[in-house]
Amino acid sequence: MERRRGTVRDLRRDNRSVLLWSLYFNQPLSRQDLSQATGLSPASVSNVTRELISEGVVIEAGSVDSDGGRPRVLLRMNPDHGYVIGVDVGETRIRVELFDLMMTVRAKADYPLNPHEHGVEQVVDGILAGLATVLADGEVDASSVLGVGIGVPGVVEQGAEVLVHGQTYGWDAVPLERLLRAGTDLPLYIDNGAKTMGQAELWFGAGRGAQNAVIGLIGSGVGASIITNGSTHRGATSSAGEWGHTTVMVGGRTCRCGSSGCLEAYVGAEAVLDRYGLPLPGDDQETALATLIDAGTAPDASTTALQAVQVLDDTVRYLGAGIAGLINLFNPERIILGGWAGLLIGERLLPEIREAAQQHSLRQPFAETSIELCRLGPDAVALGAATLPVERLLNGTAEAPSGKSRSAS
Amino acid sequence: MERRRGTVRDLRRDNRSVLLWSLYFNQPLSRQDLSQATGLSPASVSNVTRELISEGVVIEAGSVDSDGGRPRVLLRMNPDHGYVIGVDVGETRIRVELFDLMMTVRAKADYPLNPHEHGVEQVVDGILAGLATVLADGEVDASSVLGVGIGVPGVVEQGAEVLVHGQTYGWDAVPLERLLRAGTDLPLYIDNGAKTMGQAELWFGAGRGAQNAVIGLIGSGVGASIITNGSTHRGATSSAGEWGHTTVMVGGRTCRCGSSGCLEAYVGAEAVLDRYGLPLPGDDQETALATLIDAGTAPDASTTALQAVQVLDDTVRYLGAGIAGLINLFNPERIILGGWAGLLIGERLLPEIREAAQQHSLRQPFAETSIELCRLGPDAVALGAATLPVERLLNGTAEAPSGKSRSAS
DNA sequence: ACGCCTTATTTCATGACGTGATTTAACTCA
DNA sequence: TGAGTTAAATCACGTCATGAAATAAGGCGT
Repeated sequence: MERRRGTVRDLRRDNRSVLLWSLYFNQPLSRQDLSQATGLSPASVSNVTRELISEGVVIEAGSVDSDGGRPRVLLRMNPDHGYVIGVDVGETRIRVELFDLMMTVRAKADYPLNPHEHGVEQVVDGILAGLATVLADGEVDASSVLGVGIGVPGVVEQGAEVLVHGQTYGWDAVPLERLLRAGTDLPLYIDNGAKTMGQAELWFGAGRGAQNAVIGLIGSGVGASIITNGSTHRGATSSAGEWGHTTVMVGGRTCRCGSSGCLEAYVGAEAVLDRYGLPLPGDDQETALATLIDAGTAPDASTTALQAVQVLDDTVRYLGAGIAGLINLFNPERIILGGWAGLLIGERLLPEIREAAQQHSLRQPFAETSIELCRLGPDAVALGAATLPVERLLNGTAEAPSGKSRSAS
Repeated sequence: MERRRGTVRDLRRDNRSVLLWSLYFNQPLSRQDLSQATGLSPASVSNVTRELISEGVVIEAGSVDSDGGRPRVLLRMNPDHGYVIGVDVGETRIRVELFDLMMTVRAKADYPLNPHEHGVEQVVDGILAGLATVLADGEVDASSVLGVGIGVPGVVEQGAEVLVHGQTYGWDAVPLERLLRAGTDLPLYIDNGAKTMGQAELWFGAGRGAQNAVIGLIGSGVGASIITNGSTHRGATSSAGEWGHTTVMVGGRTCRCGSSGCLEAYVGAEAVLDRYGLPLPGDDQETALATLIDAGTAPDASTTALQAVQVLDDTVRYLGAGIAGLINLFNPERIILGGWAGLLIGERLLPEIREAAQQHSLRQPFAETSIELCRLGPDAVALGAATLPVERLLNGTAEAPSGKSRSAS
């Protein structure tokens, strides 16, 4: 285990960290603002900022009048102090994005994937190619990249060696980090895509400032990112957040996970379309679901519409029950609904979902929870992944940039 | 908000705290052991222990040979440095227990309650009388009591003023702390009974050492205590852990909470007996349930037994689904089942429950979770409540013993 | 232009703290 | 009795946060 707390030097690292977090999310701030926000004395803020400025992490930018006195100097993160890369390994494509420290996109690259064949090699090659492309397009040198965050579907086991168990991918204990390591020296941070997306919403979207929240993501499958004490809950082996396989109907519909009555078997996009049964236009699930929702929420009443209404009604009821379970168990201050299917449904039926959730939850915790939609759209996985190395920087635990030997025990 | 981190003095408090936690759960330890366990240098351990010994929190007790060298001096918590009181406000009685620091019982007092009438005044009077009694019986002066932990049924809202919302009690926003304050000056710590019981199991029972665990409690109702990062998760308004009202059957049995299909409506003792329907011997639920379980697990096959088997079978299936939901969502390393009904069922049917849970959970997180029974019996609520002031002592955040004015903001 | 006022930031002296190195303590064994 | 061994305490040093005091950087009035 790494040494962490104890010495007076760690104290400095901690203080530096709270200062950086404060600045990152509330910039620009004057030293005085920082003193107030962090509880540190002005003297300490002065010392720490001097250090940060000399390192180039923070820059002075402008100033602001102060009613007759010396103007406040505003501090900002230096967006060019380093760059981060986010990778979204999705069902149909790999997306690689290069960001500066403040998460402005500098370059992008997409690599299509065959939806029915996710060879590990393909994915690894795609990611490596993407890294090279965005670095070239963004005109950024690899040495100034803080790290690469990678959001993948399935369970990510964070052990001595990072292993990916991709249920829908047919991946079993794939040592993704090791495989990528052969092609790059950049620090790698691999995590579940739902978790990285949740972190994106937490940092920049509907979750800003929340200490306890659950971000529920509905696509073809159903997942969640659970935020406790302001950070993502990972559980014993980092697989926490598998919301989709909560049983909402004992003995109910068979789920692709092999169990029955799972939430996913009712509110996952595939399940919703399947329950509807009738053919829908469009080649892909997204178009089909949108059509179904249009039919079900339009004010007319043809035969097919009635059936659509029925399916959506049930979907809302099941989803409400699922959300209520989260509210009762976690008592979050916010529930945030996302994923492409979640957004499609939520945009039309959020009031109904809220009502269904209320019917299945206890009065007190429900009253303290707001139920909202994701604000960053369905493509925030890469953004969230890219926050992983930023998080390390803010915490002062970032790795050294170039290949450094690692000692165990 | 209180100042917390920042100064070099807080560092000392933190180090002192990790040292105390280590000692509390692994005593006796030598200074050398402590140095290794906490990561602090021997010099610091020496300094901190000197302070602790001079305060009387820690004592030297015995020594141990060291292969030819100076013997190691063993350190222990001083059990008499202070006392704590735990209160269990149950359905049928109030129990008050006085413990020393190491949780040895010094005195007990019980006050019966009318199960159908839980007047606030009755409860307050009972608690106050209990405090006086145990102090007298234990021959302990009030000034040496660190605090009183009180476990109550229902949701406890930890705000500027602690409010108790007792669903089954008919309590609505009862300012229990303020009411008790009229009769005692002791520091009070009020929490939900399921949470205090969970903490008892976490500290001294089946949960020892767990970082991520869920303690599920089944009695007449169903609750849970969720442990994340080694401590109880409370959520936004401290109502987290309401496991009983998770929907396991959309549109299912009506629950006393007003919703339908709740887990509690299937596996709560009352619900199980109700589903069985036939009359059972015994005046109380406990006897009745025990009889039902006997009938359902005996190797004969009379008509009534068949029905009992069916009811238990269903119960196990629902409970398994509920547990699976916890496993999928939290990825705990341990699930601990307790409560009087939970223990009755679990003692006979734990293998079946494990199997049912496995059927409804994902392979990977299930494989990492052990499902066990509580070890402290159903009466650990008071013990757990009494740990609340101990926790403060260990964290170095205990209040001053006698009435001290409180400044806001 | 000049000094005074106001406010922001830095500097300084001080007191705490943790730590490696060095001593001292407390035994065993020959 | 003295050498050997291990545990604990002490010491000198470096780091840190902080309140107080000093300094910087403007505005304003004259």
